[in-house]
Amino acid sequence: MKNLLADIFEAAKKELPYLEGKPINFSIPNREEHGDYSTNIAMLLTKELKKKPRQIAQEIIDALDLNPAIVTKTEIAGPGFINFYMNKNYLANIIGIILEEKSHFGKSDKYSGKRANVEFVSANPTGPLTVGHGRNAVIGDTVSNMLEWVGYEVDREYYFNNAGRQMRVLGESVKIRCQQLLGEEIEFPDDHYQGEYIIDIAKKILAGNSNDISSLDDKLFKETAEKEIFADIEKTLAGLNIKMKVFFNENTLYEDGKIEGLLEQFKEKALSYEKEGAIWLKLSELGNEQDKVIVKSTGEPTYRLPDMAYHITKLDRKYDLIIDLFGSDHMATYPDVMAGVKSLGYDIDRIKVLIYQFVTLMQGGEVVKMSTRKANFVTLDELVEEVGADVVRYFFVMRSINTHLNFDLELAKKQSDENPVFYLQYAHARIASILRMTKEEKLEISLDHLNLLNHEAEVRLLKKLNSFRDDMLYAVENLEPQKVSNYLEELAALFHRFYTECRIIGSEKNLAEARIALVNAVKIVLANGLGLLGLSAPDRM
RNA sequence: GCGCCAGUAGCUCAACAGGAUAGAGCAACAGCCUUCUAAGCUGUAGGUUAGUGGUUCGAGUCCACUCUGGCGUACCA
Repeated sequence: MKNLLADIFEAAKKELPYLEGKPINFSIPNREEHGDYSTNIAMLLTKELKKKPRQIAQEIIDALDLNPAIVTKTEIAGPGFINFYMNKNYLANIIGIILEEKSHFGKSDKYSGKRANVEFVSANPTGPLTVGHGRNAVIGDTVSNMLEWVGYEVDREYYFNNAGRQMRVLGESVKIRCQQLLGEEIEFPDDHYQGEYIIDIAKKILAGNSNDISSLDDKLFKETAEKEIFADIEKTLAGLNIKMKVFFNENTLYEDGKIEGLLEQFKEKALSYEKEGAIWLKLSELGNEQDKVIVKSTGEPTYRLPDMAYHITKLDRKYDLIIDLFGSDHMATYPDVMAGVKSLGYDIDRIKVLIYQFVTLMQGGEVVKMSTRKANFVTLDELVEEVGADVVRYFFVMRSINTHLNFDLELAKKQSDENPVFYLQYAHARIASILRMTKEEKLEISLDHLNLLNHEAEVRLLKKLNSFRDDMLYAVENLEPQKVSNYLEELAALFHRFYTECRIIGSEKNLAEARIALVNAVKIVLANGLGLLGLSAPDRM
């Protein structure tokens, strides 16, 4: 719809050259008496043209070639807004388009042919996913859906590290639990993984080895733990309808010599140096605050080096867009990694880093502090079991990723019938129900009398349907999943109002059949939006 | 100390990308089901947009400073 107005302005540029290259924005006014669309372009041009904004607005309107079948009226309002009033019959055309495009309505091929990599979750396999990981998982998957929506081919990728200290401690934790289960009196160290799941893994090992672990290699404990935990993680993700395409093991970067190669490149370019037995990267020369260690004096690289190598592999894999998603606790890591990658001549503009703020888990008004090691966490599985995948997914994306999210468990559990996600799904189910009833009444869907859709509630719905495509594209291009949920809440609200004010059964036949077309269109858009968020669109509730 | 994110109604959040009189839900109060799902709708009440300056024809939105909270600021990831 905005494109249409933009085209009309484009054509007017011949007559008014000063419009060339200007940002002509159309917005939907807050107040209906200000029209259906509005632009502020006249006010933006006052300085350059040294004319009164209302005078410029008049010039622009005179130059526009407006088809009355589309735009019925324009006006100059306030300090110099140009307001457009759309033909209601034209607005109703959207119904036909929606009914034809069905599940594709609102999608775009703007980015078709492009490939994206979205890396998310990326938790090391030391324990079950927690509520904290949930926000990451859901945002990552939703962002992936959104990119697919506009044409990208998306690879969902999970990066992990099964070497390192964490994993050693994990293996030891399992071994000690085994020994304890066999009756040995060994104290379980405080800094080891305390969770119940460690004992479960230990039991599995014992069961598979006839209770004799004396001959077992230490590696087995770690590897079994990793395997079990990963299976568990994948199951958790599957419970949220998330499926990773690639599990990228950090270790392959060592095996393929990527880490060595990277070190050599830094050395060749004189970007690294040795000090106190460690190798440092000259990040201060690359515009960052201070130099950082990339190889410890023990000879072990810090996370920065493999992270850089990893990003280089992603760039080498020729993705057009690479998205990293992590929590604000990793805030400090990415500028160093990006600076390192850039210093070797790579184009880091293709990499977008999304940082979401923490989830504060509340339990009856109190903050629950969580730590995987201490095992006083609430698992994502438990949460999904309590409130369902749809609610979990919706809660995690309904707010801007930049803001903290309070997740009150008590509330989420008992809230399940006053929850926004139910509000949306209820609208969908209500329409399904209406359609079942109208079928019994022998009413058919018809596009022949859409001009009868004149009720205020109907016109508002039509306008909202018309903005779906624009709003979704905006949400995707700005990577703001919460815009999708905002749109859906507004659409559902408009539908519920329509429902109370406009009856189908009992209305005159032509009007009733036009309304059936309208609610069918609303149903499709709701389902498409819910699908984009990875939620179900139930026909009954 | 420095960096990033946030601060809007009692609570959780919107505000179309600087625009016109800041809007929803929850909670509170008052209404609406013999007719398509009341998990809904209507109405009332609730605001110095944390504060102070600035830029602008116009600021919740941009800039500066202050205050409050979160996260960082490792030879952890």
